[in-house]
Amino acid sequence: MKVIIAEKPSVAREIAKVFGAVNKKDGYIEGKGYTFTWAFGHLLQLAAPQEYGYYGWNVQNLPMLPTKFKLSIRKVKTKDGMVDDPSVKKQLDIIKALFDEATEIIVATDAGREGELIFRYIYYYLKCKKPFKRLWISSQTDEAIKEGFRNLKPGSDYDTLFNSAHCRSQSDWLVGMNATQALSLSSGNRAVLSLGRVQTPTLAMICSRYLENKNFVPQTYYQVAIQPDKEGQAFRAISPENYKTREEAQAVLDKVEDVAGGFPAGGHILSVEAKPRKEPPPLLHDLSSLQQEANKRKGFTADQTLGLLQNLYESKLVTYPRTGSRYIGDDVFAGVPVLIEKFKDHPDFGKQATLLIDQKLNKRSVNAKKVTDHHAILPTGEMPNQLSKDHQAIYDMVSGRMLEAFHQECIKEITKIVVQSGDKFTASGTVIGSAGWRAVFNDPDEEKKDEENAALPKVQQGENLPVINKAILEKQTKPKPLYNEASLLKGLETAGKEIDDEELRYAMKDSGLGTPATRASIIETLIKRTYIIREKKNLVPTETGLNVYNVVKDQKIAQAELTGTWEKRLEEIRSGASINEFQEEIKAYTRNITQELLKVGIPKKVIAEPAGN
DNA sequence: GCAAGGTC
Repeated sequence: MKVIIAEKPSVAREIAKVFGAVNKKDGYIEGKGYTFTWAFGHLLQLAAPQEYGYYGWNVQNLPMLPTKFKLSIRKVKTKDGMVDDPSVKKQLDIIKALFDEATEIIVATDAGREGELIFRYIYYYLKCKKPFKRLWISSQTDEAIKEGFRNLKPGSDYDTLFNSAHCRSQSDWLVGMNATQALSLSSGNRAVLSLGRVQTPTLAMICSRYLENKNFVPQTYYQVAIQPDKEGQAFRAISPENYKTREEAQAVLDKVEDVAGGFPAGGHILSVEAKPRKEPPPLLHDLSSLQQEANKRKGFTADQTLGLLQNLYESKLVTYPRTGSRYIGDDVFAGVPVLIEKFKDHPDFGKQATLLIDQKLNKRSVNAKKVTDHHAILPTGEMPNQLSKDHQAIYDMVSGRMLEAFHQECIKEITKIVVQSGDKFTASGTVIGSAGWRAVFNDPDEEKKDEENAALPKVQQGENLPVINKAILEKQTKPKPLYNEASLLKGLETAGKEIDDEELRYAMKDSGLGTPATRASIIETLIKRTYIIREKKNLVPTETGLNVYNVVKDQKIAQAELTGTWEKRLEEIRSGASINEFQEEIKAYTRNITQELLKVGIPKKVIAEPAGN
């Protein structure tokens, strides 16, 4: 009997379907001489410190450097503390029984570092010795699965990938556990002050933005606006310069030849320029972009959106949610017309879906090379009934985005009019010529600046118009806004893009900080520690958060670069470099940061209070 | 009591 193990039930079901296996059992599917089983993500984790004999939180234990790491069953929190997750224990027992029967194992966990780790941890924990082969596919269509099975790889081909994954895991444990205990202990052990490779740079981003925003000194500047009128249709034109003083602006204002000043037609049209601009449709959603949109449209937190999306996925209404790709391959694209057709009677999108059926679809989101372990989020074509309001909102964002992504470009006409009245003034306006993809949601165009006119009257060069109004506008420079969940998610994705070191920047280019699957929980962790709070839509540090930031802000652990350095080394390990050197460096760093943090500490008040304004 | 990673 051959046993196929997938990372999650949905993938095991897909593969079983391709084989025509239909015999559903508790925790696996059987048929055609194969057995298809699954994990639920990581079933095993590196064991907690006490399992190596480091009892309690104690300076004498630090740094904790286990000579050999142990694995333990994933835990859940109960009223009696942390216990083995019973559903995980049960599934592990099922896997063990199947592995015991197996002649060969086929590893079908996701094609990536963590997918490899998920399987290997199970395999080694169960002390399994059976031979295994690796299925390596990046698309789960029937054809891709069949092709993958014709091309199974020797399991040992991925030993170095496992090494890099295990190093990642151990390094996070060593640095995180030790730094957390060290800072908590040196601060009086009154609260858990956690630190980690991802959470601490994230906290640092929030704090430094908060301080920058709070300490920002606004500068006042002045502009002059005039209002020419074309046969009853007035529009606004602005001085192209910003003036530092009111006097400078006043001088410009005084020269304006307005009606009140005795000029019946003192606005001379110097030029009119109209340029079309094509705006391509947005890409399909990945988890992060959907979380950002749901935060902007509905105020959902990243965690809420992930939860709602997971429910939709479990109801088979949308494809796999924790994806980091905004593209689909040609195989999935082939099914898109059928998918679009399903929305032709939709109350909001029906008209656009019907329109799209007869159109050539835009292929901007189709690129197999940019599909990583999972493709972009799509509706499955399964039609929902009776969704809750929030589920419906998320479902509509997924399906609406699909219609947008395959729609035509939006064509805008951008008009610029230069008017002379004393000095020169410019008026600009944007008119949508052909809505294209923008017809799906019909949202107001967020790019538009507040000085812009929606539509400008038709005027000709050489015309002289009455200027019916003029004014000095007093404005202030604005600081960068505080982070909210949407902008923070974006910031985490792009973290590392400004690193000076080219190699580190390259190592982080596809990852940023955290992963799509973990970013929501990183934000929740910072809130749980009372490092940050939600204030309206913003994420604002507390006193505790700022204290922690002040202690660590110049340490490596607070920099996104740390992830870059690790990623670079982990990639070298994947391509065959020795793990010993990296492990020794991590241990040295762990000793170092532990010692530093034991020295400093946060003297008083660790109970959170919202930071003052 | 603690990391980051994955998922029901």
